Amino acid sequence: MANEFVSKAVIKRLPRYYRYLGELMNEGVEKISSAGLSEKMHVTASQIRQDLNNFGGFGQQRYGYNVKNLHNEIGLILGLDQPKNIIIAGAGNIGKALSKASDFSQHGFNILAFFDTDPAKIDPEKTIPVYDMSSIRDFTSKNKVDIGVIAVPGKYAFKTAHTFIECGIKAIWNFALVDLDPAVPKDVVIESVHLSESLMTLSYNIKASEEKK
Amino acid sequence: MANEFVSKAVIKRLPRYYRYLGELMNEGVEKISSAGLSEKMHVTASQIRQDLNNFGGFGQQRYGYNVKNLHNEIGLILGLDQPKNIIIAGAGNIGKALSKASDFSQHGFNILAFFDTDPAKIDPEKTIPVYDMSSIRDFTSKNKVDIGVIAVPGKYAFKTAHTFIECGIKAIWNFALVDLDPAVPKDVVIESVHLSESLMTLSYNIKASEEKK
DNA sequence: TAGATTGTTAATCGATTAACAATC
DNA sequence: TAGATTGTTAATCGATTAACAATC
Repeated sequence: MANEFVSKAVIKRLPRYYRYLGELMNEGVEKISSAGLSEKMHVTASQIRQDLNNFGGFGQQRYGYNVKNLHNEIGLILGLDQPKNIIIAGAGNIGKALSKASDFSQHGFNILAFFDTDPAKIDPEKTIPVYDMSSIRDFTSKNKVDIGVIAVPGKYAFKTAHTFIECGIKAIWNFALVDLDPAVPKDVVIESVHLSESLMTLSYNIKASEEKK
Repeated sequence: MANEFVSKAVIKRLPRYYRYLGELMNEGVEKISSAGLSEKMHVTASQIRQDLNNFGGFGQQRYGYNVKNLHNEIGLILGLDQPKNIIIAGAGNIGKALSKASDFSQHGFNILAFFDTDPAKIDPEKTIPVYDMSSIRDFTSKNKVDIGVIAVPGKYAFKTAHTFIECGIKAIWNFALVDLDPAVPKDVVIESVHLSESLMTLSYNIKASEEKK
């Protein structure tokens, strides 16, 4: 690990490198050059080398990059070696969809429990138990929780975020259409998925594409 | 509408402007200056004026911007005045979650049907019917479909994309962890939501935040 | 060794911010 | 009218691409 601060643009590309290297690994490919990876990923070889060299020199002149080694190194950079415990606020459809996505658990993300306010949804006997929201403090005091997911309706998002923070949760994955960053202490990290905004971007591009004809 | 090509960075900010203006509208705010909006949104006033002026001069010196008018104009830019019909491939959890998100329908996005290959999931009698995947061509020939959603497991993503394209669908909202863009004709627009990558970015930031202490 | 390919510096490109003249 | 605030040009900043010396 070399540099102190790495630009957000670089960070957002790391999981994609990780994915392609994982695929190459599964195909039994042993080594790859930045030019080879460039062709596969449709980014410039220069960008790949620049990005990687934010974290260290993983390649070797003449040889290129060892696929398995680089995959592992990027995993370490992303912190995937440290399993993460997750709780989800909101046992609705989004929450359930997330809990069943197998690719999360494959990378060490373990969903421990749901929390909801709707008594009809509470069921501590499920594989992933659904507890009452009021028991979240008790739960977090007994279990190490790394990530809190906000999958509640928008109007409850801030309240949920504050509950998470009170419980000492330092990372929030937010699916509500609100901007939490300004409302949260500096040592709490937020990653938001704003589905409506993604859909609106698509809508814009539909129009732009039609006009181009 | 002024400029021909507007940068991707600007486009991605439009839905957020739209959202804040909608909120201001609901609060009964009549007008706002770029400085006022800047403070609310935590972006520079300069950026707001630059962004908006890609599409035209919506403001007025001395007065600022009329909230209702600007909200409407951005809606037009995003194409929200034209309702969009959507079908979802994959009646699993993600698909169901999307179908129940009320904020989509509020903005003119109508989900017409699901398509799935699992006989157990097929149910044409539901509010949003679930049809067999094989009937998709028939359906799209009888209904105008603007957006196809890929909510199937990753290994079926490309096949589904090609089916959509064969059916004349020009816009794909992709939730599978694959890169469709290079595999698709130029007149088909893709918007991808890569949840695993979002989660990995969060994981990186957790580590980075801990190291900063 | 010779040459392929990296790591890294330099050049370019694009996006953001600052400044200010235009104007309502 | 005077001055607040836009639209827009100019300056800065950052990210991407190109070039190339280092080296395995």
